Amino acid sequence: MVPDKRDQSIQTIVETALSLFAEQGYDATSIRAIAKQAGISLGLMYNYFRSKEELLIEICRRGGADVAASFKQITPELENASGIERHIRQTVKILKEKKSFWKLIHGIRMQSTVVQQLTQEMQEQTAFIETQIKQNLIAEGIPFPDLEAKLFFASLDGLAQHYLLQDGYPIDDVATLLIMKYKK
Amino acid sequence: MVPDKRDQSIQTIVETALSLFAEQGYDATSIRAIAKQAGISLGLMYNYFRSKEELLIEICRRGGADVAASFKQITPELENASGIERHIRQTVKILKEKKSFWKLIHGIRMQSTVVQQLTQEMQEQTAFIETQIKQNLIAEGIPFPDLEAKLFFASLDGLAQHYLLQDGYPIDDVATLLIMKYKK
Amino acid sequence: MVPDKRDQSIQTIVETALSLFAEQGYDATSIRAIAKQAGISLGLMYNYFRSKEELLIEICRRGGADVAASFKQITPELENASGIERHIRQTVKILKEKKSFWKLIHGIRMQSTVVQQLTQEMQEQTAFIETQIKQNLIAEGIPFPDLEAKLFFASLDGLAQHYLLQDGYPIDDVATLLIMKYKK
Amino acid sequence: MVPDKRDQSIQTIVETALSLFAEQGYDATSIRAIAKQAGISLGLMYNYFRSKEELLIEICRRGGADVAASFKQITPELENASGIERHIRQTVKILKEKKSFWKLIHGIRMQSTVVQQLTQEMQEQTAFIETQIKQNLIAEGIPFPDLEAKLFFASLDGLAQHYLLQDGYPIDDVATLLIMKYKK
DNA sequence: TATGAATGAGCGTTCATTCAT
DNA sequence: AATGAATGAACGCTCATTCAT
Repeated sequence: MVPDKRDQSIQTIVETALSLFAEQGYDATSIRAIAKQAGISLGLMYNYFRSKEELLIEICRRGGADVAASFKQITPELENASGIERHIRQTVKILKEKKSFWKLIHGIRMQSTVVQQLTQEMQEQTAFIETQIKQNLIAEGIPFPDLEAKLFFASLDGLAQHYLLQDGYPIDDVATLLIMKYKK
Repeated sequence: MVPDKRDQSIQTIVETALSLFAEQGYDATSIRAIAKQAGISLGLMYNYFRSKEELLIEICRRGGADVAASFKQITPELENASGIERHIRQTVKILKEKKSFWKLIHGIRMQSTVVQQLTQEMQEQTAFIETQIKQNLIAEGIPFPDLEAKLFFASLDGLAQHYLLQDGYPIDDVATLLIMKYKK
Repeated sequence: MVPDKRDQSIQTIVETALSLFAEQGYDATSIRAIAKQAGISLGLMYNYFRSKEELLIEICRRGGADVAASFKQITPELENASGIERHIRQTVKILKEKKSFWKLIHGIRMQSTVVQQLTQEMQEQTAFIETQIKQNLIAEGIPFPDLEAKLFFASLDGLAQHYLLQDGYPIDDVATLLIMKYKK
Repeated sequence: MVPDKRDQSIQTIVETALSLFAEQGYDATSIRAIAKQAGISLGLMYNYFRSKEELLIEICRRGGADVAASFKQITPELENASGIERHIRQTVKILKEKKSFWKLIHGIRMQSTVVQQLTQEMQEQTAFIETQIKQNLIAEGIPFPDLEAKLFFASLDGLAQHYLLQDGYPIDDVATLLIMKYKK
């Protein structure tokens, strides 16, 4: 169960790369820069990742898993909250915890060139989240759950975007306001 | 009054570049690719734009001017609509008209590397739009106009994002739903 | 006898080019820059000179002619001076008058790439000057006139170089000292 | 104590670059040409030198060190010679040994464009040499040592220039003649 | 005569990737 | 596992030169 050297190296690389990708963008970040920052040799990178693209995919895979895990574990104080409220609060929580990851995702997703494979997975995730939202809305008895789900998702996504873009964005307050909109 | 050769060349370059930047991203699009697609020589690019960056800035300048112009001209059927409704409808209209431009903007704004000057201008525009929204909300007598403006802006922005990302996104319907939320 | 427009344009180009070549070097000066500085269009340059190289050659041809003319006309106060003294004084005078031209020559002559043709002509000029010096030395009855001519020429050339390189170089004083060395 | 691969590559690059810079001039020599001639790849150049300019600086640094070393070590047969004679003989010796280096220096120093840093250092070196010459002249009891130093330096520099420019230049003989001028 | 749009080879430089050690 | 030397395609950009007007 102890992480061996290999796993640690990979962990370091992934974290460093994520940080740099988030800050400067995927294209603008060189493998060399990642290796240097991570304190390993250039060649070693290629023992773990066959290409820059594969590194990106791995980062996204791990990020996605983290998000899924975070979503599953219910925060105690939200036990009695509605599905909608929990969804929003959890999203905000994850956003704060994994700011770099989300910066990377939001920076990449507009460019279809960057990794076809990722686009595919991201669309599936998007669809899944929308479905979940819809079910929550149905549970609340809200009409037009399909459309409402789309609007809700867009609002939450826009909120995330603005939070990532602007220092000091009052995300908790805006989130609270959004929650209120869906309270009975 | 006829556009001369120079203007036509510039127009072609700007349009081609916008299209490629939007589709593949700014970094991933080479000057060579733009020249090739536009059917002109590599060197000619530099007769009109001193650098790739300047080309981007010019594109944004033109795009911004287009948007401003579009916003000013009020669609006849919206004459009697509320400020909020008009704002949403106009945004959707512009989004549809200038899809490439918005793809470019949304693709760029997450990466602080790309052109400091632009980031600055974009933040100013953002602030201005938010102010406008707030005033519309105040006019409607909506409480917490500051926070509501932020939420509204985020929703609209997220809606734009999803429209740009997903083929066949029912933006008109979702927009209608959003409008209804702010009806008295 | 009136200079027509063509001659004037050529004159302007030659002067501008000389000035820029002298200041920044031949390679580092672009045809565009010359045209701009001279206030004419890029294309017009090629009506007068078939290439950058030909422009350089023309500059050198004119410079050479100027020098020859200057050398021929004897300054009145030097009438009674020795050949050596006259040679030195004339050289200094020309150096001062045509500083740019000499800067260009000295900047170019180390690089065999730049215009094979020029190298040829310059070597002939060099040989001719050396012969003249030798005859002057013989007239003064100085022994080893061959070697002395070489040393004298080198000294004068080095003096020129230092004058061109250093602001405020006391060329007149050093020249006087050199003259004294060859006084009986 | 064996030079490793890295040092060997650097050595090869420096030597090849020096040779080409000397022959064709700094501007006219491309990095590609150097790489090709050195039998290495283009990219490798940039593992060792961050830019063409840095390569030039390194060449000059090494050249300068060589010269300084050469000047320090006194040739046995010159032990009893005067300072002036030693200076001349040493200069000639170094000139012969490092012909390429001097060609490069003489080719560069007329062009203010090429590397500000170098110009600065070269002027300091020039001043230092002139001071040394002056002290030698004072030791010989020669009048006007300031002016004489300038003339002597110019003569020696011109001599160097002509030697570098002309094949078969009898530099030893001319040097001997120059030495005689300063013999008591 | 005069313009400047247009060309494309070439430059310095970067970078993902490979490979010998 | 680990290094970093080595590669060469590609990039943004410059430039001498040509050519339609």
